[in-house]
Order: sequence, then C-alpha cells, then structure tokens
Amino acid sequence: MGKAEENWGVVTALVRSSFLVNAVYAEAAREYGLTPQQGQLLCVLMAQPYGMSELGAVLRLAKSSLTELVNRSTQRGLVRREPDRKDRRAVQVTLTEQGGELAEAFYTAACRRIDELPAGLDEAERATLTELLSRVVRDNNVPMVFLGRDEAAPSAHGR
Amino acid sequence: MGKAEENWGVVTALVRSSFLVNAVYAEAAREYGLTPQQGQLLCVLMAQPYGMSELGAVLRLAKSSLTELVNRSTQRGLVRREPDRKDRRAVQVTLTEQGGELAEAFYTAACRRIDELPAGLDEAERATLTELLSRVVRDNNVPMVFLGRDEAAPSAHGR
DNA sequence: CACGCATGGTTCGCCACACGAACTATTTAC
DNA sequence: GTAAATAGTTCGTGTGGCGAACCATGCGTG
Repeated sequence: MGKAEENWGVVTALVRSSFLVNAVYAEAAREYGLTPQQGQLLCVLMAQPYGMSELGAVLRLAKSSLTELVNRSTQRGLVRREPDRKDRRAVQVTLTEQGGELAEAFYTAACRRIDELPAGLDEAERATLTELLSRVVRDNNVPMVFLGRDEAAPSAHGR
Repeated sequence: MGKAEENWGVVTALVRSSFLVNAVYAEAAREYGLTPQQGQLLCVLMAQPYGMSELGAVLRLAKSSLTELVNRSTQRGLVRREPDRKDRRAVQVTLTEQGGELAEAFYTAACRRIDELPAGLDEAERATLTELLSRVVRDNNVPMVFLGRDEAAPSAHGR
C-alpha cells in the first residue's frame, strides 16, 4: 500500500512544483515588462547567440512560433538578427545592448525569487534536492534552458 | 565558492525540471486533443465542481481568462455550467459525461508519463524527492492543482 | 426599506503564442 | 547540374491571458 501512495506522490510533487516555478517565473517576467517566453529567450541568448533552428530545439518551439517570438522581441529592441557568414540562409539571433541589460536584470531577479522557494530547506536538503532533480533532468535530456553562464555551453564550438 | 555553486544549482534544477514537466504534460494533453489549460481544468474538476472564482484562484487566472477557457471547454462538450442554488449570481462548473471520461484518461496518461521521468531514481530517492518537493510546495501555498482524488479536497465542506 | 457597496460572472478589445502548411532561398548530395 | 535537404519566413487559425467596463445579485448600514 505504501507503494501506490509513493508513486502518485512523486507525480503530484513534480507537477505542483512545476506550476509553482512557472508562476514565479511568469511573475518575475511581468515585473520586467516581459512575457515568460521573451524572458526565456533572453536567458537562453545570454549565454551566446543561436540560430533559429537551434533555438527551436532548445525552447521546444515550432519554427514559425519562433519566428514570431523573435519578431516581437526584435520590435521591442531586445534582440537582433545577424547574418550567418558561413551559411547565407541562416541567421544568428543575438541580444542587443538593451536586451542584454534587461536579460541580466530579469535573470537575476528570477533567480532570486526562485531561490527563495526552498527557503524552508536547510543547506543539506537543498543540496539533496538539487542533486536528485539534476539527475532527473539529465536522464531526460532537457536542453540547457536557463543558465548557460557558468556552464559555458561547451557544445558551442564542437559542432 | 562551493556556496555560490550550490545556490544557482537549486534554481537551475527547479527551472529545468519545471520545463521538463511542462513539456511532458503538454505532450500528454496534445495526445488527447486537449490544450494544457483544458487538461488542467479537467483535472481540477475531477475532484469536484467549482465556482468560477474558486477556479480562478486555483488556476491562477484572471476572471475573464477563465470565462473564455470554460466557454471553449463547454463548446467541446467537456464541461457544463450549472446554476448555484444558493447564490443566483454564481455558477458551478462541472464535468460532463464525456469530459469526465476524457479527464480520467488524460489524467492517467499524464501521471504515467510524469511518473517515468524519475525512472533513474531508486525507491528511496524518489521518496526523498517527493518529501522535499512537497515541503517546498506546501511552504509556498500552492493550490491543490492536479490530484484532488485521494486528497479528498477537505476544504470543500468547511466553507 | 433604500441606498450604496461588494461580489460573481460576462463581454469586449487588445496583444501574445503556438501550430501546420505553403513558400523562398540557399546548401549539399549525387 | 539537377534533386533533395535545410534555414527561415509568411499566412491563416485557434487558444490564451489580461484589464476595463459592464450587469446582475447579495449584503450591510443608516
């Protein structure tokens, strides 16, 4: 009997924490005049420029959705399309000056807020949580959404 | 230096697992011809009928957003508005026959998929993860989104 | 009782988002 | 050098989300 309970327990915990993080993330974005998607785009681009296709893979968006997102972000002066000198079809999406600053500010604020969520856990528990979640994430090949800063996007050169 | 690393570690882990769960949830919904929001609505209503205001609080949606969501779901024959006999302004949103069946099927499928995410963890680790995440969720008063089944929505009578 | 305020929902106008299908332009493969 | 793959855009459609304005009904106080 304990088995069954445990099983839906993980699911529930995952789903609810996901909603929680989402809500906080969206709230932070809103505070900076961003939609969650734009915020996410900015955070991804903080690490390095990306081509549209790569972005689509990272953000799990269809090409057309991405085109529109980049269009809107461009109109707001946050990002810019630059021609890829190796492939004249392709495009590199990069942060503008303004976009970079906003990204930095938003990123910091979002991290701060999310960091407060597990305030009830002590250091050891936080470490455990991090370790377990990281493994789940790695096991399910989640792209490097959010935070490519210290992680230095190693695959960038190697392709 | 170890401190700083740990800090962004929790944040990253939370954000990425959140994206992961979201993606899986959305995929499951899509498989059943639902949008994630509709799926969420159905799952919430599985436990019991709700008034619009309550729903708005649970789903964190503005009133108008909810009206539209319920409209669309009604048009698809998934839910139904019933008059509240105690308050003639109010409305109770309930699942239709069809909506109930679909909710059940979707809910089961979504749970199965999400349950597979932590497949790399052993029983003890899953239990730990559940416990830690549950505490985070409880500490941040997340409404009872998803799963009100075994949890029997106790506040329903007491108000 | 009547006035006014609070509450529960809907309507409206606006914009963001997400997708597939169809299209253009380049690159690559043969 | 043509054919197929690849990178992006455009277009049409439906969904989602919000605030402001609005209509009812309920409620409280003089």
